[in-house]
Formats: sequence, structure tokens, C-alpha cells
Amino acid sequence: MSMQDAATGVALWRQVADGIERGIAEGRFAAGEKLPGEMEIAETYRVNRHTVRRALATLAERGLVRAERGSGTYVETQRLAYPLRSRTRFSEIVGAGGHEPRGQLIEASDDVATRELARELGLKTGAPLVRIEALRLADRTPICVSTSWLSAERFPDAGQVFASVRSMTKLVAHYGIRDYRRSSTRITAAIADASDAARLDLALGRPVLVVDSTDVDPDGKPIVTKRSRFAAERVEFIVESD
Amino acid sequence: MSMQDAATGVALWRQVADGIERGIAEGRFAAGEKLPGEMEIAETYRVNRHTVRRALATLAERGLVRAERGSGTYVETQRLAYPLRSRTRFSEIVGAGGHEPRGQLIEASDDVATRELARELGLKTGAPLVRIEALRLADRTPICVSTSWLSAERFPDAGQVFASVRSMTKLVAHYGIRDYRRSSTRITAAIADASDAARLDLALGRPVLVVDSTDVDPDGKPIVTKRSRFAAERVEFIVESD
DNA sequence: TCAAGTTGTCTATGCTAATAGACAACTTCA
DNA sequence: TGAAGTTGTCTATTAGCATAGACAACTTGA
Repeated sequence: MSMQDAATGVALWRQVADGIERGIAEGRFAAGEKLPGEMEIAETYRVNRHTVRRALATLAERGLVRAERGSGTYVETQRLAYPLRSRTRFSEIVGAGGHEPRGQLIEASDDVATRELARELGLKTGAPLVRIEALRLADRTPICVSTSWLSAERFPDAGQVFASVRSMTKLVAHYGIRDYRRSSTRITAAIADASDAARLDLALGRPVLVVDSTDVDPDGKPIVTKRSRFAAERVEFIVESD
Repeated sequence: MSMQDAATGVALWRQVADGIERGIAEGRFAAGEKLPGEMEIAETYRVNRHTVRRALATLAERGLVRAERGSGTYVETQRLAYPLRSRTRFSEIVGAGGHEPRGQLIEASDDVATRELARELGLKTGAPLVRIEALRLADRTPICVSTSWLSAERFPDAGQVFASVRSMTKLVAHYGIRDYRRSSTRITAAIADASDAARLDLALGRPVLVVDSTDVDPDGKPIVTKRSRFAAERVEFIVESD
């Protein structure tokens, strides 16, 4: 019943690595600057220097820090600002941040609507759907994995179309829909599962922002419903009230 | 270079526990229903039964599941829906969900404005602030820990006032502010640090939703800026577009 | 009532995480 | 140049993770 005295089940070096990464993400360690020495880090976390070394090694492998023998260990990073508005387009948001948006089809398959999917899409339970699993990147950095569902009757061959245009905006344009908007967005967080972690190039145990959303056409008719998993360490959602 | 073949630094029993918890959170295991047997879980995760038992033991300790000897292991849970609007009041949101909102002062102290805080609050760097660290609960379940900053000149003794009224809405009402709205909200996710984990009664390694927000009065003048850490496994944010 | 299926507890063993100390290799700065 | 401070590498030891097998205690349903 009482709380746990430490993060049971999570290796110490992992906790140290996460702590340092958090420090970087929050700006306590600025990009380009030198981290405290291994001995100092070991003292602040009350841990052996070798444990710190292992933590730093994993961060270095992921390209977050760079060690220079005799000198110190240095930082590099930056989080992508991702506004959530009724007009939410991955390519526009990433492009506005000065990065090149990329899309990549992982898998397209046929599916049938569960009760929840049917409700979101305004269809009947069991209606034929196209399920598209896609990876989205900014430059070469994976940002999110998303699973999208569309009506198979309204969007036949959506999977093949997506494979060639690699953008949801262009996909729906192909079916004559020139504009759409976000109707609902639900956000929570979880730990990445094995396959998401692999696709996002995340260490397992890292958090993802899970976003369930539905886009509708100008008449309010549902087009597509999605579940996207964003690498939490690479994005920051901006909610604009009013 | 290559990705990690498994969640290095995270114990197997922890991965199994997280997997099951995710299954519960996503509704794959409905509340009240029976989980698969320990042997079956062990097979799906390709892991020893003892490892599964340890995973289930931690979930049971946190009240997520309940084991019944000879029969099986059963689920219990529900996530709190937390809408993010320009009118965002913890007490109203929790109350609307049929729970009793509670607030608890952890610590109040004097502080001075960093450049970021000053910008958010429309003050000068170094201006005197009151910093309030508070825990918010729904019934007896901790939901979030928040650190709030207010101008010490405009809200003298804010810490003492909060300690007695235990609500941000009532606090500002005490200074004659009858209404306010959310002006900006930024969301990301992280792993809970040791003290937040303890206050939220979270196992370390569990994710939190980190929300940075600023409230303004009807004239648009900043009142308070906050950083809140929500237990991700207990809430789900709802963003309403339009 | 009995067999099958479930959770609970014990013993035992190999492997990895974490600690500890020592020293080499290198950089920085006085 | 030299001393202080840094990262890199080695050896050794202890505690905890994970596996394995066996059996007890209990529930369920035929």
C-alpha cells in the first residue's frame, strides 16, 4: 500500500538516463553546453560512476549527447512545437517549423468497423474500412506512428493512394475533398509498445503521447478517424484556447 | 545504429505489467472481467510464469487488478475525462464526472520571476512571486500535482489563502476576481520524477502529462501561470475544436 | 464428488545490474 | 611544462532479475 521507495523494475542507469534526458528536454541543460562531470552526476543521483557511464552511453547512442575524452560530455536537441487546432495538418505544422515533412506507409489492410469506430465515422458496426498504418517524420526524425481508418466504400483503394501521395491531405483531395477540419481530439500518454518503439526509434520504456482524433468535411461528415502515437521527447502540443 | 532488441534497462516483469495495464487502459480487458490465466499470459509474453506473477502482484498492489485463488485475476479501473477549454476549472471538471474534487497544499514559498515566468505573467524579471505547490484529487485518488506562480504584489499571502480555501478559483475570488479563462496551454509527456511519483502514488517509471498553462482575467491580464503533472494512467484530455 | 483449471508458495540455478577501486589517455588552463 | 580534471578501460564482488520444476490450496463445472 505505501509507495515504492524507488523505481522498482527500472534499472538505475535507465533512471539516470531518463533524468538527464528530462533535464535536456526542459532546458536545464542547454543544447551545446557541457553536462556535469560523471563523478558529479554520480553524486547527485547517489549512484556509482559506472552506472552514470552506462546512462550516458545510451544517450550518446541515441545522439542526444556526445562525449569528448578529457574534456566533458556535451548536449544536442530541440522539441517540435505541434499546435492542435481545428485545422491540423501534419505537413503544414512540420513545414512551418522549418523541417521537411515526410510520410511513409507501413501497412494498409482491410478492416471492419467496431462499435467505437462506427460511431466515430458515422457508419454501421461491421462496415468495411481501410486501415492505414503510417509513420510520419520531420526531416529524418520519426515523429509519430498513426493508425487511420476510412470508409472502404467512400474511399476505395485508399491504401494504394496513400502509398503514392504519402499524405492524408492529398489522399482525401484525390477523392474530391478539398478541405476538412478536426472535430474531436483526445490525448493521453502511455509507454510505447515494442513495435511503436522500433518504428519511432525510441528506447522501450519511453512515453508516447496518444492522440485519438476524427476529421470531418466542411459539412461535418466524418472522413477519417485516427489513433496517433507521438514520441513525447520530440514534440510539444500547443492548445490554443479561443 | 540499430534499434534495441528489447526494452533494455526495464525489467521483464515491468514490461509485462505495463503491457497488461495498457490492455486495461485501452479496454482490451474490460473492467470487472477476468484476465487470461498466468500460464497463458506467460506464453503470450514468452516469459516465465513467476515473472507474470510479479507483474500481476504490482498491479494488484496499485489496485488495478485483484487475484482470486483458484478462480482467476480480475480488473478494475476507469479514466477521468478532462476537457481542455478556455474555461478550465479542476473542481468543475471533476465534479461533473461525479467525483468529489479535493485540493491539498503541499508547500507555499516566495520566489522571483525568471525571464520565462515574467513573460507569461506580464511582469519584469526578478519580480516577487508566490509559488504554490498543490496536489489535486478526485475522491481519494491523486490526479495531478501543480506548481503555480502568482504576483506577490497583486496577491499578497496567496499561500495562506490557498491553504484555507484549497481551490484556485476561490483563491482569486478572494482578491475580487470573479471570472478568468485559460489563455494558453502546452502539453507534453514525461516520466514522473521521484517526488511527483510519491505524491501521485505512482510507480516510478510511469508517465505523466505535463501541462503548462496561464490563466487571464476577463481583460486579458495574466493572473497565474502553472505547470501541472497529471498521472497519465488516470486521465484523458479532451480537446474540443470549435 | 471428482477432474480440470486456477492462484499461492517453496527450492534451486544462471545471468545481469550495480558497486568498488585502480589506472590509462586525453584536455584544459595556469 | 605540469597539475588538475576529464573520459576510457580493466578486474572483482554482491544483490536482484529471470528461469525451472514441483506441489499445495482453492474454485468451477460436469
